[in-house]
Amino acid sequence: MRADARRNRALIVDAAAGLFTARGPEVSMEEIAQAAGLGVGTLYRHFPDRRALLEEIAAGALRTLLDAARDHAARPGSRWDALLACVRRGADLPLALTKSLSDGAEAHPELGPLVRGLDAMLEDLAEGAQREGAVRDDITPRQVVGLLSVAVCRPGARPDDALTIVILDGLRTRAASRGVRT
Amino acid sequence: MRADARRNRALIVDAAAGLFTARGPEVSMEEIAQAAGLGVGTLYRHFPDRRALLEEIAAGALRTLLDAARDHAARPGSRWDALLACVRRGADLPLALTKSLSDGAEAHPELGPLVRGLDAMLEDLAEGAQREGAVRDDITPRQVVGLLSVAVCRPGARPDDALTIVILDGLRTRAASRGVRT
DNA sequence: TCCAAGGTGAATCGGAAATTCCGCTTCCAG
DNA sequence: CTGGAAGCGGAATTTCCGATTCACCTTGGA
Repeated sequence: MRADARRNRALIVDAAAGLFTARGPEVSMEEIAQAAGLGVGTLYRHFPDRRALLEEIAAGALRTLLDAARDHAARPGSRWDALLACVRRGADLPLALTKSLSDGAEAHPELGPLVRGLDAMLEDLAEGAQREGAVRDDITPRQVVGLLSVAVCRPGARPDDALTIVILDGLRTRAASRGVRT
Repeated sequence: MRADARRNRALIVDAAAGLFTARGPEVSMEEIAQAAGLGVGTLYRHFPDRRALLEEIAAGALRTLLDAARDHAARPGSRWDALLACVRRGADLPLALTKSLSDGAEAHPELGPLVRGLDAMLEDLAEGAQREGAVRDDITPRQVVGLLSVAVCRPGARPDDALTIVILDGLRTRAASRGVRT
C-alpha cells in the first residue's frame, strides 16, 4: 500500500471517530470526508460502504475500552472508582456507534464478543460498587452502567455538565455522597 | 364547519399529540393519519402543512402547561413541590415539539410569548426551590429546569425510570434528600 | 519517465417522507 | 328527500437528502 494511502486511511478514521464522538452516529460521509480534508470518493476507496467504516471504528473503540476495563478491574481498590475511571476513559471514544450498529452487531464476528465482554465487565464493576455501598442498590447493575454512559459518554457530554454532575451524584448512596462531590 | 369535520380535526390533534408525547417530533404525517383512523389527505385539509400542525399542538401544550404553572406558583408552600408538580403535569404533553420548532418559534406570534412566559415562570420556581434549600445551588435555575425536563418530560419517560429517579435525587441537596425519596 | 495506485467530486441512485389531486362519500339546508 | 357543497381517501407525484458510483485527473515510487 502506498504511503499516502496509508496516511489518508488514518485521517479518515481519526476524523470519523472525532465526529462520531462529538455528535453521534448521524454524520454523513460527505461531512467525514470534509473533516478529513479528502473527497468522498476516497472514503469509498478505503471502505466498501458506510457500515464498514462504522464497524472498524466501533471495533477500535471497543477494544480500547475493553483493555482499559480489564486493567481497572484487575487493580485492587474501590469498585466505584474503577468503574468511573473506565467510563471516563470511554468519554472520548465513539461508543454511540455501537448502539447504532445494533442490528447485526451481535452477529458480527468481532463486534459481538467485544460488546458482550465489555458489558459483562462493566456490570461486574457496577455490582461490586453496589456491594461496597458506594452506589444505590434500588436499580440494577445494568441500569447503573446505562446511566453512567448517559452521564459521561453521551455525545457532546463534558465532565462539568449539569447533567453529568447530577447523574453521578444521584447514583451514589446517600451515605457515599456525604463527602466531597465526585 | 360540518360536524364530522370538527370531530376529525379533534381526532387528528389528539392522535398527533399522543404520538409526539410518546416518541418525540419525528413522527410522519402518514403515521399520524393512521393513528387518527383517517387518510393523509384529511390532515392536509385541516392543516396546510406539517409545521402548521406542529405549531397548533405545541401551542396547546404550552397553554395548558403555562396555566398549570401559574396555578402552582400562586399557591403557597414548597417551591420544589410546586416545580415538581408543574413538570409532572408536562409529562403527558408533547413538549419536545417546542424545541424542534426552534427556528422561528421565537418569532411565531403565539409560540414566542408562551415559551418565554413558561421559561420565566419555571426558572422562578427553580430559584425559589434553591433558596428554600431543596435543590442544590451549584447549578443555575435554568439548568435545574432543563434537567427536570429531561427527567420527566423526555419522550417515553416513565415516573419510575432509573434515569428519572436518579436525576430527581441528584438535583436535591444532600440535606433535602435525607428523607424519603421523591 | 512511466503507469498503476490513489484521489476527486459532480452525477446518479434510492428510499423515506411531504404534499397534491381528483374521484368518491357524506352531511345537512331547503 | 335531494342537490350539491364540504369532506375524505389514498395512490401518485414531488421533494429532500444522504449514500454510492464512476470517468477522469494526480502522484508516489520502481
